[in-house]
Amino acid sequence: MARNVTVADIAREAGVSMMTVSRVINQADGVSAATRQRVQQIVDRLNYSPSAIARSLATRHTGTIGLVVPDVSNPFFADVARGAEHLAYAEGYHVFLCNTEEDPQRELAVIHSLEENRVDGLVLFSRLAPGVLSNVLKHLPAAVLLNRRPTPQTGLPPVGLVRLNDTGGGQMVTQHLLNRGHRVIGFLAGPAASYSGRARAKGYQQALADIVSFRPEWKCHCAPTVEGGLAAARELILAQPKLTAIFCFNDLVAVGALQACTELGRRVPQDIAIAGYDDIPLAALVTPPLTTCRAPRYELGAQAVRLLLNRIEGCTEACEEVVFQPQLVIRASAP
Amino acid sequence: MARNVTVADIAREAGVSMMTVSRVINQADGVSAATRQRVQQIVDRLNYSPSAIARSLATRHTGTIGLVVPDVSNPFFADVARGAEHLAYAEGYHVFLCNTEEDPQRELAVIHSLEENRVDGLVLFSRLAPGVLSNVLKHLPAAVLLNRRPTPQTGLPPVGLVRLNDTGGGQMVTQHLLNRGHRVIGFLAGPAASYSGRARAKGYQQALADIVSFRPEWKCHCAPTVEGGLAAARELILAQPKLTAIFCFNDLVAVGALQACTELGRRVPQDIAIAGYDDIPLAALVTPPLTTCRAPRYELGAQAVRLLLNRIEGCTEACEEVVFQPQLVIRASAP
DNA sequence: CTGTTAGCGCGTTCAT
DNA sequence: ATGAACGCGCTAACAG
Repeated sequence: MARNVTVADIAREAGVSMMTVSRVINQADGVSAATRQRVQQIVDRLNYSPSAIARSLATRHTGTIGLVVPDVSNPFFADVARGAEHLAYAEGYHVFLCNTEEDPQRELAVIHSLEENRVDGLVLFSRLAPGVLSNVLKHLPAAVLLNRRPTPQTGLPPVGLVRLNDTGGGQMVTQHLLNRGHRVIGFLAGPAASYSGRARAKGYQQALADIVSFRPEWKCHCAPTVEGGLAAARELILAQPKLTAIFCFNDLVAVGALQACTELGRRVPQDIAIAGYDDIPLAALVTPPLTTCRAPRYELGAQAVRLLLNRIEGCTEACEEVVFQPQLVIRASAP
Repeated sequence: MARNVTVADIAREAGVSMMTVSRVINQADGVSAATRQRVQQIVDRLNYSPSAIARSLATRHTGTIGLVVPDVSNPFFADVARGAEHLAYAEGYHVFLCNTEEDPQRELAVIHSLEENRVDGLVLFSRLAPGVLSNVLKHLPAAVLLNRRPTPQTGLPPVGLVRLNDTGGGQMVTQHLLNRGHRVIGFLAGPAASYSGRARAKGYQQALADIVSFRPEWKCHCAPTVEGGLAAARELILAQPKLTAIFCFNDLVAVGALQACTELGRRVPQDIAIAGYDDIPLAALVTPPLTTCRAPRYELGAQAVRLLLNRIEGCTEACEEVVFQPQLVIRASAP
């Protein structure tokens, strides 16, 4: 790589000090219109590109934030990322998007390299164990947790919290199924490490508790993917012949469950009703379209960044929490 | 942000020079096992996190690459990104993932900030006009273009090229439709700025040329989304009553076309056959499942990064090109 | 309005 | 095996 043009080059060429050049490229005032224009011309002519690296070293902040998600190719996270990136960009920040691939080791590694890159803050969709997580948070300059609510007793460091009311969502979906007369309702719970999964499970069990008594064998964990849902639903349906409905961790799992029903010759919704969660675009496109619970994904991401930037630019002491309400969407898979 | 621990702190604490500390954290040799261990302990105890910023400034490379795509929430790009990120991570590189939102202005802005951040190289899914693009490429340290083939006469700077044989793919799909007796075949071409779209159009027209003469009114551009496909298909179907098949830019557009058919009371495939492109997971899940052309998305991303890292670490003079072959996948939407 | 000094935290190049 | 001096490119804090 040929040596880059630097402020020194510009300064020499323009016959001014480096500081003046710096003022021009940062649009700071304290420069006469004449010199400003002269310098700017040279900047343009030499195709000067200021080094964000050097600037960061000097200013001690980078204008970048990290976004850590399990998997961008999950439409839920893709939309969250889009919302986050859009807002960050509008505010002049850059986003380092990192996938953990649902691997805690990798999540830790990713967070560490983000720290080394001196991001100004981090938005985390974390699957780390509570103890590990709160330990990680201590060393972070600023952080916002998405869809996760640390237990207060862990000695929670101050973070921003943006989440969906998943307990409410889980309850709402389950209640809908109960209202329609279902009494044996399975639950495909997603990854054990998912906080959302646990919250939805709680809502599910709370709703059940009023009407029927929950049986542990109605519930099983699965990967949050179509394949995970297919495999888990297959087993669940065969193991629980009396099952008439399945509530799924998310829409991908629900699509897997639809496939399992097709495989096993169960009609949806006549034999088994299926409900998903998130209302990703796919949910409305499969046959039958999925009853689900709408999560404002883009807003979740955008709000997380907004909170983070507040914390970066302002005080970072308090814990703030923003809770979005999910919305029941009734379609043909569980009318 | 409290002042960070630096090599100087470690050095003082350990009673060695900064250089020795540097050697330890970079696992370079020239340090006795004893001192190495002593330093390492202090590093761990003080929770030292080396500054990638400072290191980059000193070494003049950052260990990061940029990946510029139109939209991560399009499953095609999400998978490309996943492949790219996975390989990059395995090779010790970081990825800056940036969305252009199909906006050339924004693409330029994004590329510039990536340059300012001194990425070691760039993978571009570019929608820039040829002249602008080749101009941009000149200033880049290393670059790989995805699904794009610059016209040689533009005075092409040396870049890596990774692409799908889209002309072949377009031809293959169209040929399949012709083989099944279709003679009036519409084409929803995607964004006018998409190189892939133009290549697929070329394949489509080549295949047609042998059998029927192509009519411009069979073809129209559209946004590469479900909504774009819905709107465009609605118009196309109404304007061309003799149409019996539609070849779509990608699977999202094809899903939109399916919806348009439902709306207008056309049965698929009996009244109108629909074919997509890419074979995203969604393609197999809609009703009827889509006939499409499989693009190895993950591999496309991974291969682009592989090529880029070669160029970063080795010579950057030659133009290399890797072409993947798409594969026809026949499903019920166009049997 | 403009320039000077002094780092930011690290790696490179030589010495020792 | 270890260290000292210098520089990477830029800006903060002053001076003028």
